[in-house]
Amino acid sequence: MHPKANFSGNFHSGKGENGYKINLNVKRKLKQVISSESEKRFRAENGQGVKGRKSGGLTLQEQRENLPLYPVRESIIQQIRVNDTLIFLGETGSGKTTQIPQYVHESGFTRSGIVAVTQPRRIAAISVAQRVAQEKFCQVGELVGYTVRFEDCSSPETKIRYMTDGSLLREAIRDRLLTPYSTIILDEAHERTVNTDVLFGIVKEAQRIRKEAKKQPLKIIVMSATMDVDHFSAYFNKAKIVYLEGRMYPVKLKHVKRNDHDYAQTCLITLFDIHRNAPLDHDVLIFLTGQEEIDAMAEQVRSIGKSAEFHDSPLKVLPLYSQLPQHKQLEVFKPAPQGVRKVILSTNIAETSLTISGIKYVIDSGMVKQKVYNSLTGMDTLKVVKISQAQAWQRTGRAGRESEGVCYRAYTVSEFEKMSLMTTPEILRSNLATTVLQLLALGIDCMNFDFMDKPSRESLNSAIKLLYELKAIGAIEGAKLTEVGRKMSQFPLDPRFSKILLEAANYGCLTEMIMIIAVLSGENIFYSSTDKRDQILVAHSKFVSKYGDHLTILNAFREFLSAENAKMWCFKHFLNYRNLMYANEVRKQLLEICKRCNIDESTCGNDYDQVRKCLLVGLFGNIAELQRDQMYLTLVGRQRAKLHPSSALCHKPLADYVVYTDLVATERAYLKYITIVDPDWLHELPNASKLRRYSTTNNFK
DNA sequence: GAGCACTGC
Repeated sequence: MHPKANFSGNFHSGKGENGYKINLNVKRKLKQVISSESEKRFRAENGQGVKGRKSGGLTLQEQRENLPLYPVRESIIQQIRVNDTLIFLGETGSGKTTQIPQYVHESGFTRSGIVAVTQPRRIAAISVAQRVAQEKFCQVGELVGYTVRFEDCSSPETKIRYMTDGSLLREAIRDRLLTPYSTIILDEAHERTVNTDVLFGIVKEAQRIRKEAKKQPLKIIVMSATMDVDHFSAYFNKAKIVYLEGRMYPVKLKHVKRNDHDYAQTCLITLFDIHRNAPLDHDVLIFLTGQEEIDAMAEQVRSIGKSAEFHDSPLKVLPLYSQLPQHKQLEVFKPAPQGVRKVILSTNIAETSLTISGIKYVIDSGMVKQKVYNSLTGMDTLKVVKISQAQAWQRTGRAGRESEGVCYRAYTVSEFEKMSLMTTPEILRSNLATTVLQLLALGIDCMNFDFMDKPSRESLNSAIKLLYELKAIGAIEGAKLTEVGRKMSQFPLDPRFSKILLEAANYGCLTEMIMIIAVLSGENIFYSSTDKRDQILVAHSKFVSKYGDHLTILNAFREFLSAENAKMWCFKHFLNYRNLMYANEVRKQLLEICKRCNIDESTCGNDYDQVRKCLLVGLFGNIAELQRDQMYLTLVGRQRAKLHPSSALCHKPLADYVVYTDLVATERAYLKYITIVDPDWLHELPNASKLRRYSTTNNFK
């Protein structure tokens, strides 16, 4: 049970097994809440930074002193001093992310090394670093800095370094003892990203080895916002838990009385109940599951909102999901005009990544779209499932950031109680090929790795098997990295792609493969929208290759790189400029790593067969065969699937054999990013005999 | 004829 069943203002958690509670008697309200996190983040992302030293008449120092942490500062520093490992349970608004690292610094620990603070998201690492630099009256990159992919804003002076968890993990692969660091703070640990989960084991091991070797000790601090801290404590040898009070306003909870199994309908009815009764300057945030659902409901809300009943109470309806163009996302941060209610329909992007100010009401559908990987079929399934109780509290909290609020839950109390306590950690529902390779690069056998939650044997085995087939390891048992494997681990890619780059020189097409893989690493470069569908189709048809999506991507990316005015060019061709720019960053990074690995640059010009053959070097396990009923069958996982509607080859005569990049199931199974392959090539693949056995047609015998 | 939640190196 969540300890805050009554959800009043002062988050107190009760004591854990090794509990230690810092009491706060001081209760002051912030006169001015610093402009919302997300807004700051967006500004930071746009390179504007956070300006001015004052906020609402409070100096930075006054703001610091107003944080709930401040009065117990000495006591916290004392705890940091005496414990090698410490777990902070800090509720929203406690200021732990900005303050604890400063306390570590102020108590002298940075004399012997840097304090690293990891974040799951780069935008958080950057914006928090900017904030703390201000508090320290320094420029970012001096005393306080950050390190994220493509951007290292730190210097030899830097003592407090914010970084993404993935960034620190990369560094650990080069230096498993994390020598430059005196303290590692793993923030937002409750999110349990794959990277944080791996880091748990790495820092624990580094601490042990450094202690045994009588080297500079490593201090570990885990910061979490949810209640499973006992799990963390147990993992870190019964580390002490310190509870930090947050600053939240009371949120009233309302559950539905009966379950009618149509959460969307319930949300809609609730919204208009609120709309009838609440003052118009109270904004509403509704949590739904995906783009399609959100767009559909937005339409409904708009149309009901236009009815006579609501003539005098206008609504501003704003969808919010990650695929939405940036400028439309920014709309949600603008205050609605006087006398207009803002209604935001969001995916769980508003749960953690973005914070919207002024939300008075939250309507929680209780559902989320979640990805689960099946290692037997090699398929990702994207399914709408019930949220966890922890997620429910996170959503509820979004109503109480600046004033008292109300959370309407489209599920009953007993349904809530049936929800799992915590969200399943990502590592238990992901493809582990990359993780296992990273561990091997650290000299760790994944079967014996000290996971906080150990993935299934099947999941680990299938990752090991893939690495063996890619020749990254020499044997299945007692897996050891080969030279190829060591090189593969250098790349920030799925091992199948790393392998392709390592072999591309043999096919004379490194330039082309890097471009294709760079685009696949990012988000979709082709803009899509239903209203200009035909126009877009024509614009994109220019790039379409008869061989499929990989070469279509290549055509588009090549032209992008040679365009005079890239931004205009993208606009004209309905391509996503931001995603192409990102792909170009990745391309440059991959080129750099290839150089380090002594892979010679080469280009095949328009000899596209070389590219198509080279794809198979990594994706030989992803062959699908056309069946009589015009469905594809994946040969290794034996999964029936269709081409994804976004494919360049949709609505064209289907080829007998294709190589696919992803197999994803939503309502049905789809092959994404495919290229036609010549059946003759299949005989030369490392798993040819297996493929032949699985084939059900006579095209490949 | 029908679509991908969210991150990150």
